[in-house]
Amino acid sequence: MDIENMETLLKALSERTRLRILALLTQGELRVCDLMATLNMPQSTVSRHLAYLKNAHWIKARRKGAWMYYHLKKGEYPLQHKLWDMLDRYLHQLPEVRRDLHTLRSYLAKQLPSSA
Amino acid sequence: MDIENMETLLKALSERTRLRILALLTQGELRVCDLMATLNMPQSTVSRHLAYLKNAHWIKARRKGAWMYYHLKKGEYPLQHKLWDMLDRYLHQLPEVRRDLHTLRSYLAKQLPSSA
DNA sequence: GCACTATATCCGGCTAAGCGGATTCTGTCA
DNA sequence: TGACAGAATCCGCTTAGCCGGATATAGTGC
Repeated sequence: MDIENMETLLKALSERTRLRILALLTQGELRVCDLMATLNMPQSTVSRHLAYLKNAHWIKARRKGAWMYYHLKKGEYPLQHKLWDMLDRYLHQLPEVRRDLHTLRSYLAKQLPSSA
Repeated sequence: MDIENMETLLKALSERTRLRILALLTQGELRVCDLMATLNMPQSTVSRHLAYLKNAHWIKARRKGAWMYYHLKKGEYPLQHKLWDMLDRYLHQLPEVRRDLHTLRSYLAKQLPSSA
């Protein structure tokens, strides 16, 4: 771990859309289209931020058919774990994040019947 | 505290020179010229980063004659305290930061005799 | 007031990074 | 194979942010 790694980790956290995405991913793995629906943002924007988070080692992707599922990645560095705790604890207190989580839940509720 | 405040706090931490400055300020209050000497950077660069950190509520300034002394500011938000702990714990493990602290100490040692 | 020091701010130039529509690529299913 | 869906990447555009020399401002001491 050097200062460059630390900078990379923190730069990824320094943008509000990425913070919102990370907060949503605490609920479990999600597809790009789930995030588009929840954040109400175009596909290119969502994919771009996901790529940024992936390059910064915050998330991982897994392909399932035509979908890509993204999920949080437990990092190698203790620092990353610490930052992670911080995120998990404080992000959920933010009103914007609470709203997003609510939106996600009702979106998922509408999705499930068809896949159940 | 909303997502904008959080973004502001984190953006300030997302640049390596600012991380180095914060690490140096854990040693106590420092003047712009002290930081210039330690970081070996031009005055405008150092002042600019200090202004950025001040606007993001990470540090405060106090004037003493012709000098400005900068020091860390304990923030209002619990999140900021948490981030602070993280910084204080992990920043000092980075080789670049250790080097800076060493440079600062020998610089201060040379300064003290004249002011003692 | 005048020189001098310390710091803040301005400036021009450059790069990073954000945006979202358009295009490309990958996989599905018939 | 062809039509389609999901996602990645490209593109042109715009803004934020970094840099460091130059200039402006604030305080010191004579």
